[in-house]
Amino acid sequence: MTKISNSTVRRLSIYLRQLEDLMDEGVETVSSARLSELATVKATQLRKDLSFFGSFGVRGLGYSVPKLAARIKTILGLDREWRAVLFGAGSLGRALAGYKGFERHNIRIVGIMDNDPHKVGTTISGIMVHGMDQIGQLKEETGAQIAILAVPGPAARPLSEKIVAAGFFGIVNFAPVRLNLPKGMPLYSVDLSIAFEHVTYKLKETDLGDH
Amino acid sequence: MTKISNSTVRRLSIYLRQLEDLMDEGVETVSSARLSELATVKATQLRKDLSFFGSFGVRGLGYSVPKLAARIKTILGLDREWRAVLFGAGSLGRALAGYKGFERHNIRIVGIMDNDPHKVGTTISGIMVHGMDQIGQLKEETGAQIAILAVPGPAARPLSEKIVAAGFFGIVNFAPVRLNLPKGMPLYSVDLSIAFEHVTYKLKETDLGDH
DNA sequence: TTATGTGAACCGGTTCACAGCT
DNA sequence: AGCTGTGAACCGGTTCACATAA
Repeated sequence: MTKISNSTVRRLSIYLRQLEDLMDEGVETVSSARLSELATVKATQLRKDLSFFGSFGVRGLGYSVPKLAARIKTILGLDREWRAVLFGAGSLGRALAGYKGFERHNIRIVGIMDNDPHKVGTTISGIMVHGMDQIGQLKEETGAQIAILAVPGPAARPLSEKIVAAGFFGIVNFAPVRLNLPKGMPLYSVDLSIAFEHVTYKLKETDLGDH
Repeated sequence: MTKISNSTVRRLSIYLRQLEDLMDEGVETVSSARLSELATVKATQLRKDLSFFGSFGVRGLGYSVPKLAARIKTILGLDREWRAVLFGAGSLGRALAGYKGFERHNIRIVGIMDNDPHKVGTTISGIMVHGMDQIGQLKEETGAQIAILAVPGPAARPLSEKIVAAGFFGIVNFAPVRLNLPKGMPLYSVDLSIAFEHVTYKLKETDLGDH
């Protein structure tokens, strides 16, 4: 199989969400033209993306909405259950603990870890909070594969090393830090600075907001 | 000035953060080799990115850390104050209201809007919560340019239209929805599904996490 | 000698044009 | 006839090679 670009993977997520919206509306079939419009990409882009994984459509007709959704779920690995540990029980951690999307992604949060002794032993959104020193044990007991980092910036880098040592396979990072993981280890960083600075740059560039 | 790619803007944010870390450490000068290493990009990439905006370095020596940081701040529009309204006082909205980075970005949250009458009139992180019907008035009174969307998916699209109508210039969107804004209007979407599905895809691809 | 700045070459992702099914 | 699937062309972003300056 040829190498799939990150852009293609990102768009698959977008297609999947649009397909699920269409399913909610009871739509059975969709053309690449329509689906690409919903995803705000070109129709050829959508077909090319799918072509890397097979041919899921019917020429002259389009794609079966539920079937294509199921195929993309499988491609993205959402057809199996994942277990994740959430690091950090601050305001962001608490927000993530209540995130409804985990169910859709088949991700189960098996534990939350925090340094604050006052939080250890409590539950957040029904999930137990453990002390950071329990990392190895929790990993062993639950077989969690994914670490979600929602700790303050300075804590993130040292913690990421412990996470690697504990045997986690991938990290979703919300801390404003550049992580150096072993080559090939799956990492996705959600960076609020990039988000806000993107918008302030564009606003400045277009001379909007000058009042 | 030639068109700057989104990738370049994104990397400028990354360079800026590394420069600020270096300033905290008291480092005065940095080479493109060292800074690019911290940013995990190629040194030529860094120099090319900067070259679009001018020449800020000294040949044979490197870059002045505080001066380059100041230049990038100016480029990204962080040298002026921005005002933003936060939409949605759920768990994500509350987490964002307490986000420390706004100060660094010179972004001031001038108000929070929510539909829940129980929340209206209260304050979150010292910021007043208003009813959604106050959108036009709040925009007028504060001159806010940026809207931050932290509402549930189904509410996001109709709300985005009201935001456009009210005269906001840019949106940072946290709702899991594809927004259709007027062409050219600055938008950045933070999409948790893409983040988690990126990692599950990579884990599945590399056959890690098979236990 | 060291490190920046940049035109040119390169490469990979996007788009086109059209063949291939139904 | 209609819409998918895909090799080829295209284009823009990345990397290279090296001129330039301290």
